[in-house]
Amino acid sequence: MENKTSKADKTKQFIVEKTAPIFNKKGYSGTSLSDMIHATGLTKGSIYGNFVNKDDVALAAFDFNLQKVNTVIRQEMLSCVSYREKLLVYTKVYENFLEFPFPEGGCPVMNTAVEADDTHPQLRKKASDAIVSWKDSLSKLIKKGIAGNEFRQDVDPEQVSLTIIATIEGAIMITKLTGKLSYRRAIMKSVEKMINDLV
Amino acid sequence: MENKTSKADKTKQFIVEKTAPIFNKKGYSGTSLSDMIHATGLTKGSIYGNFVNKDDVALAAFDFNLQKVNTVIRQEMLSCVSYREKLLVYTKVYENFLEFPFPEGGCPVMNTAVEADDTHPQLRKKASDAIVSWKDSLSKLIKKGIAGNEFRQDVDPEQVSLTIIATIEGAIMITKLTGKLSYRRAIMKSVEKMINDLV
DNA sequence: GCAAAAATATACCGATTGGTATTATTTTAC
DNA sequence: GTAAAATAATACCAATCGGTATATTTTTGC
Repeated sequence: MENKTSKADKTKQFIVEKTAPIFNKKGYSGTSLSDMIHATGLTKGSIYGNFVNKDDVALAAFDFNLQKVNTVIRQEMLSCVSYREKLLVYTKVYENFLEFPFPEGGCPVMNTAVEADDTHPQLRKKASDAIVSWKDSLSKLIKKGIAGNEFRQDVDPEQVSLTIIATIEGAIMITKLTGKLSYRRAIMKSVEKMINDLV
Repeated sequence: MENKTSKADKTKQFIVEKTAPIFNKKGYSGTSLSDMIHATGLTKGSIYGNFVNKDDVALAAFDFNLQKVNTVIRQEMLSCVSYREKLLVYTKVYENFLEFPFPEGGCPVMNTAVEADDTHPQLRKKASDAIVSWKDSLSKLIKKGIAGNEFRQDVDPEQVSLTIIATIEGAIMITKLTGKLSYRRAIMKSVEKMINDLV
């Protein structure tokens, strides 16, 4: 009874699924309404019957892409016992994201961040919240690792979390740009070393 | 005689100077011809008399923004004696870029990379070349530092260079996105530690 | 200072943009 | 099964997009 998946709800979901990869690749201003029509096979009237405007779809698409990443991360962490292993999940997922159900076009947070920081407050807010949430999540893991004597007592959880995220995001950018997988390998090795040095 | 700065050359330069910050903030597809007209105070005819199309201006604008960054870096390195100090110039400049003549809108390489990697081969090529060039430049410094016994013999110049660049670019992204200067501070501290650990 | 040439401005172009009002078609509730 | 309500498709809109052809102004060489 609670489960009222109406036709419109399904269409809405369908539109998001189909347009999310486009927004992630071409960006907000690079994605046109006709792109969305082409990707969904629907018409303008149908799309605008389910969303108030392009912004509305873009924001939903970001949520969809972000959730896809977070689901993979969460899933992979389940099988980890030590906090060191849990931290390494980030590097593992981002290094081999092709093997996971990862959003087409790379990391949605970075893609959105770079386009929206100067232009789109709503999207920027979403990306910003995602980064802070990642940072807090990593930070919490590190704190637990310290409390459980797995990590050194002098480790700064906030600093390490932010550095890991920054380095991984930088690695993605460089690798997608240059196409050099060896670059990613090299950078990820550094991140792994950073994490291993916490013990 | 060689110095033939014709009127057109100056106008061309003028157009690039005025539009470069816009391209760096709003991106290629986010910047419209009318944006360019507004920024320069010129007319469409004048712009298209000096450039063949929007692409042409965008590519020149990227070169301009990149040169601005490289000039600052080169300038700051002049006063450094040790290779450790030279490496720290990158962190110094990127951490306090507001105090330098830095392109409006942040790092042009990252901005261009993220937008163009899936959409604009020419811009992508330029950004990619810039990254490789930075990597080579850092690598060379590290190699000299190793040869001169300033850095440890077991340091991997390529890996360290790439990691420094990735982390700094990540830091810029995170800081621009969240507005938290303390985040940048924390990450840059990690980069500095990385560099100091080379000795 | 005066033509010729170069550079800039004006006027125009078709295509596409995001968006809306209206019509036609499905779903849904009974 | 049928009528009402919800959803989707069609047709239309002004505004803007990137770009061009032409007219006007400015610079240049002599």
